Amino acid sequence: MQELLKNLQLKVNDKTYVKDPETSELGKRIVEHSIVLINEIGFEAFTFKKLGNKISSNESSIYRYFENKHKVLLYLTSWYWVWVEYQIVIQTVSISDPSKKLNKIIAIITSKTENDSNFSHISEKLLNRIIINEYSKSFLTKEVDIENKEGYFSIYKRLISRIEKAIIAVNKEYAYPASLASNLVEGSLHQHFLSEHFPTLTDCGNAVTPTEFYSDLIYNALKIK
Amino acid sequence: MQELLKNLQLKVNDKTYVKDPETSELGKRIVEHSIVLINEIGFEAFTFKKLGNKISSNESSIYRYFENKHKVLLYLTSWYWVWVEYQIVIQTVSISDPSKKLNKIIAIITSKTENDSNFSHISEKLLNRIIINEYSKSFLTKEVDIENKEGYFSIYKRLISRIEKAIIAVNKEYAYPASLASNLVEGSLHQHFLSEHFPTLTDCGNAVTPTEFYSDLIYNALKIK
Amino acid sequence: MQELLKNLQLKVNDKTYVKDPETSELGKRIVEHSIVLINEIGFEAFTFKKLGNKISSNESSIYRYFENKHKVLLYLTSWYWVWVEYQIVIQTVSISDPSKKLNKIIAIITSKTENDSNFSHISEKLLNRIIINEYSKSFLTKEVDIENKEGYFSIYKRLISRIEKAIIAVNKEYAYPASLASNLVEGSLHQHFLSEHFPTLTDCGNAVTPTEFYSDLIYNALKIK
Amino acid sequence: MQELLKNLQLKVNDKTYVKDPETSELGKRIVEHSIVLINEIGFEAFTFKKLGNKISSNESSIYRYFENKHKVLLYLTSWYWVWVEYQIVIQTVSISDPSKKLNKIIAIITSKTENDSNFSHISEKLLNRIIINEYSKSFLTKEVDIENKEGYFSIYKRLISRIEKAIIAVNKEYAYPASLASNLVEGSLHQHFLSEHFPTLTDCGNAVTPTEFYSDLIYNALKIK
DNA sequence: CATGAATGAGGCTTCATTCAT
DNA sequence: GATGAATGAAGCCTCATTCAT
Repeated sequence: MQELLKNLQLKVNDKTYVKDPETSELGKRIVEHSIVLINEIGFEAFTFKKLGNKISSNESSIYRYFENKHKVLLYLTSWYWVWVEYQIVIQTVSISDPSKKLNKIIAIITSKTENDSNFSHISEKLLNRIIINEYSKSFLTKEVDIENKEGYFSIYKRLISRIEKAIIAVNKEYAYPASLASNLVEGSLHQHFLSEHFPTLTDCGNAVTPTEFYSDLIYNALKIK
Repeated sequence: MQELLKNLQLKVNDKTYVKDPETSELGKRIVEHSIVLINEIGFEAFTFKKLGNKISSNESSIYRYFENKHKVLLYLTSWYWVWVEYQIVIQTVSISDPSKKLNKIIAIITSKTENDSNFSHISEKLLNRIIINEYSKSFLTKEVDIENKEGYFSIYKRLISRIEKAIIAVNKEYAYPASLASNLVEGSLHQHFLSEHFPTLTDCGNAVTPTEFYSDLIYNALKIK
Repeated sequence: MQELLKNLQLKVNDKTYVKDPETSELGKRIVEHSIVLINEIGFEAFTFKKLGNKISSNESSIYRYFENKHKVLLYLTSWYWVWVEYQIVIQTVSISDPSKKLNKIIAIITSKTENDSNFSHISEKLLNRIIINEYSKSFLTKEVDIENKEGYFSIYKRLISRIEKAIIAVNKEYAYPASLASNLVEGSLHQHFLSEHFPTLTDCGNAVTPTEFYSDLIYNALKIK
Repeated sequence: MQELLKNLQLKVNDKTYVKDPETSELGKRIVEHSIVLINEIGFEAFTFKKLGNKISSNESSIYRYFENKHKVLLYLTSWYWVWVEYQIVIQTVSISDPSKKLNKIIAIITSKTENDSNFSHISEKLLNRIIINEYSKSFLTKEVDIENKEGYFSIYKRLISRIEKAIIAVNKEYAYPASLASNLVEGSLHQHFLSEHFPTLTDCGNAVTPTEFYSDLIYNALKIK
């Protein structure tokens, strides 16, 4: 199966880009270095000029690929979530027990991301940091409803829906499967953030992981023993 | 007791402002209208120039009160959280049963905010919307550690700590009281956001409220019947 | 004679100020701290706001004393030059030999300034640094002719004239006494600046002093043995 | 030889500009008109907005070429000094007698600058006025040591060094060749300034020139007959 | 007299974007 | 298709100053 995935290209919502960055060297460099740069200076300070500078290219060239920096963020986050979804699919395809399956999903969602050699120019580890620090900025905007309607968040929604179904599979009586799923994903990002910047606001740290916290939380909610 | 609170002034971290906006008419107008304006156009588009325009005052006058718009957000969010803390203190002071007390706290944190006549120039309802849409932007920055060290988030941390203690009072065996508290506060904001913009990602809406979801979640986690 | 000078007040051109800063505590603090502040941050960055801050007073109070920061510089430099003139008068009054007298003048003009206990709130040493770093900015302006006509530079001109006369007294045949005098004063400031910032452009430094350089230069020019 | 110099381009320190103004029409217009504008209104009042206005271009376009107005001054002054150095090289290359050579150098440094048809868009005459009125502002700053280390004054230093060597060639016993060289260059600018604005402080004017004054001064210092 | 509050104007700079090559 | 040049608009902020107390 790993073999099948070699040189795999994840399909991101094609509205996020003007020209698919995967189709050229420059495009790949734009994606690769935008991840690095956003990590370095934060999304607010990130500009096409600085990115162009970093990849020794003119800012106008980047406009060939992305309309604006917000779309870059949408692209990167979509890429990340589709990649997470892949992890879930691959790693749970052979698990038939719903409880074990959910267990695996929780582990994937809450654990720290490591780099994945299948997608060479993208650092999933850095991308995970961007998700933690910047993801909410992609939807906490005045344009969220329009963009949602245009499908910019469809991958993320599909992911939550998949988790929701896994929850229902475990306990179809549970009243809040969607909320539990969205709370898991968003909450996990937040706990990672807290453990780095506000250690007193979380129990997650060296000894405890978000995986344990959310496993316990969800198992109790679903009343699985 | 309500009587005592009349004309009460909530003490916000004094580092957030250059000059206390509560000490002058202009200051109060700045606070009042910044809430309205941020709601209208979002924090990204919010500028001192536009605010000055709205209050028929010059942009430079606002700089007498706040260093920059980020500090305005820190001020407003601090104000909100200290106000929430007040609600908790007032409404739980006479409750001795830990379980009922936590119940009340969950209700306060998760319910929709209504305006409070005690602080006339501030619309808590609008402020709550700002918290939902913009709060995370106040700490998802590159300067978060410096600002945290300088005490800009102390009120929020005190609030989480208070909830954490209420959780421990209910079940001192529970392993993740801090994470549960922070997940409650942040998660609740997120569920409110989802119910408005991504209804498929949450069960909260017309029939179900975040209060119910989090009550169930926490009660099961703490194994209270 | 020193006794006579106690509590002496140097008369600076009264056009430089709105209200004589020597007549009040605040005025003296303004003068004292403007010297410190200009030294600290340079004249360009110096503003009444920052000065007001330093002396815990409002910027508007400073306007009672000085029209603008340029006038402060004119005041300070005038003060410095009248103080230098005093040094010359006092230290040469009893010297009858023209050559020895000129010698003394050169020494006073070119040597490093030490603090003078007679004027307690003014640090002549710091003031000397201001003269070296900022004096030329007081006349290299578009308004120089108007201000000159209004007498803002009269003290400086009187000083140069005094030196010129001392030169003539030594050698009345010398063709360029005024240029030699102005070159001495301005050049000496420049050599001090160079020795601190551009040591390769001057011989003045640890071993050689501007005094030696200009003594040699002038003595040769005047053909005094 | 003059033929060789046609269309010559003087190499200025490339740190002074972001993009070499000699490489485009706009760049040349920026240089040309900044000289005119600084002369008209003085360096303090000179802004990129006003310059943009003068050349019917936007302020932001000028930022493509220069970081800020201070860098423009550094560029212009560097250009001037490298041009002066050229004059010295060209006009003294065939003079073997050290004394005559120094004589020529003094004449070039101290005389009034005339326009040089080799560099069509730059008015050396106006530039000379800028040097007289504004040059010292380029180094009398708090950043002088950093900028010096970064090489912004290397051309000027090379010029002084060249003069210093010419002085030593005349009299290798003379103790202050660097100071004499720097005094010549800076002093000459100052005498020109005085003759225009403070005629009583200089002998230079209609009858006497700075050339005569400094020739006499230096010849006596070096004891050349 | 001293001060605090308020402000208009403008400086400096960057951004996002378009145009021409 | 990629790039370099150019730009208008706007952001952010400070200055110098006035006004009212």
